[in-house]
Amino acid sequence: MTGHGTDNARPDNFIEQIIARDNASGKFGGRVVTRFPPEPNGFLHIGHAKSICLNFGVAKRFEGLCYLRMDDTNPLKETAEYVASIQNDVRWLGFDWEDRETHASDYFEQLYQFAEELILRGRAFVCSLSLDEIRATRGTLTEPGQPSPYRERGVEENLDLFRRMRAGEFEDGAVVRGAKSYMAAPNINLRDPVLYRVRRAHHQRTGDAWCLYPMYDYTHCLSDFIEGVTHSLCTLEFEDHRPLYDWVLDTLATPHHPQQIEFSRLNLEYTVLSKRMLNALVTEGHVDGWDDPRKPTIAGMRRRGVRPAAIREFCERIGVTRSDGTVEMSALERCIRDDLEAVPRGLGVVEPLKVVLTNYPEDGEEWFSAAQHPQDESLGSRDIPFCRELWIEREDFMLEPPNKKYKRLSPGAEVRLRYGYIIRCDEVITGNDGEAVELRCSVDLESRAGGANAERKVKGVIHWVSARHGVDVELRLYDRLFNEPNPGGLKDGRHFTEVLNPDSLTLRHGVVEPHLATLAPGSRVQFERMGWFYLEPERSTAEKPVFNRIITLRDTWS
RNA sequence: UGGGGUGUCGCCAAGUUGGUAAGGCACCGGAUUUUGAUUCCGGCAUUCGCAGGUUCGAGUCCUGCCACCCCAGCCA
Repeated sequence: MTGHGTDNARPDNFIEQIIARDNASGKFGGRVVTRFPPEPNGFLHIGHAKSICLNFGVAKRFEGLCYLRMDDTNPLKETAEYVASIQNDVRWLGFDWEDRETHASDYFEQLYQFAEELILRGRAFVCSLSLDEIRATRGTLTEPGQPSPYRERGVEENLDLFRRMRAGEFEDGAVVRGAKSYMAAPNINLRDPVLYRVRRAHHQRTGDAWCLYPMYDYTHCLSDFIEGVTHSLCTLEFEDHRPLYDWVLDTLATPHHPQQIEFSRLNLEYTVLSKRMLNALVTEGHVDGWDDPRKPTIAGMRRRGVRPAAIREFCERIGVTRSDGTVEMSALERCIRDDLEAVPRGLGVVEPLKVVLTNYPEDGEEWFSAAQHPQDESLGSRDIPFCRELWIEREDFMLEPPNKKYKRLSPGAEVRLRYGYIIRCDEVITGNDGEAVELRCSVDLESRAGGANAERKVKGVIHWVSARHGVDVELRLYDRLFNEPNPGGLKDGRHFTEVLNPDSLTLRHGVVEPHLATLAPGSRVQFERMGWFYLEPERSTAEKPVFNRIITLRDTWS
């Protein structure tokens, strides 16, 4: 342990250990500067959350700084809307970058100057090969590449051509620049990589000021240097790029050289975590948008009703390592439930089945007081109306119970109505299909709290809502988006959209106790025995509340 | 078959001068419970990808295998 922070239960991850060591040796003068560098070409997802928590978390833990930097070097894919969504999501997750909001495009001029410097040092050249020619001469994994015929152009000519590229004298993509490193390098990234390309595209921030844009490998290391980043944390696929990262900074002899450290990206079962696939789900109409509650995007989870603390805790629990792995969905679900446990309770029926209490007066009505939370008295209580006709959950009744462990309602059986009386099913009225359409039950009027039979034990307790007072609501029941654990990596040739779960969203007309209809949009409640629900602000109206099922209760009923 | 990585319980993950396998998730008991929830107790790797070797002693050192992931965008 490094002794930082208050949570000493969790051991340091390997990155924190490296930083602690660097601080001890004075490598960066004890400073710690990180950055979360998303490309604004899509919405952030839970995989990004891992990186956000890591970067901001590490900075906070070591009393350093963390930048939020838009890696906006490809104007063809990036938009201001994505920039806004990213900022919104990072903020919602609970992180504050204060005035450290930057954009790689802020550095375009500096980057350009550094490029001229590279040319002056004879380490970069303007290459007039076409895209296909460059590809053809790059070599393969096992064969070395062939040097470009333009590789030995003189410094003056390169400088002249580069300046004319900036001035707009060359066509799109027609001219590129490579770095003069090693065409025979076994690491393909080192074979004279392209650093700049002419791209006559409107940039969401710099507009039409530029017609040539720097590439990631060239931009990222220098942006890190400019911001004084000490530990540049990225995912494993960039490991092969680290030599290039170092090459640029070494060649330019920058006075500060950030250290790139790679960690493995998050993989989650039963979902996809790649912007390409997430984007395809939207454009192909499989979901309602980037913020569809079924998506693993930050916006989707927020809309579903998940709270940021659950996501942060999840990121904390899964750890940070260099080994590839896929986290089970149950780990995320556990965090979501843990976080929601403190939320108030309520009674809501998802699939109503009518119950008539034959021995209860036609015009009778009572109001039962019920605690808002069984373990937290500070939340107070609310009153629940009761009358002769009720709605109970359809799945809480079975004509023929499977075994003796069944504790719900069935012909002749008794159950307790949560917060209320014990009832017995005397008669079942079935429809043409044999399904129960109504239950005729009798109430034990002495079985409520305070009554003579209050202590009488029955096997089960079920939830219910007064038919006379209940409020109709729209319920959106969400389930996993895919039926396969690894939809993005199917080995049998199927496309990930072929294994979408057709039941990932189920619409239901439910009924809830009146108190729940008075809740403010954005409220969360646990419908007892059914799960946690979120009164979705975007969809709810005064006339029709819309609840999203965030997640079901844990179900250990075998 | 070039280069770079990774392999510790079903999943995630500690293990850092070699000293006799943390924790979380899941699962299985059992207690409390007017939510089959929560909470609470208890169980859950003679073994660390495999095979050798060094050593009094190896997940940790050495050698050789094997498996999986990433890389041939003018994407990031």
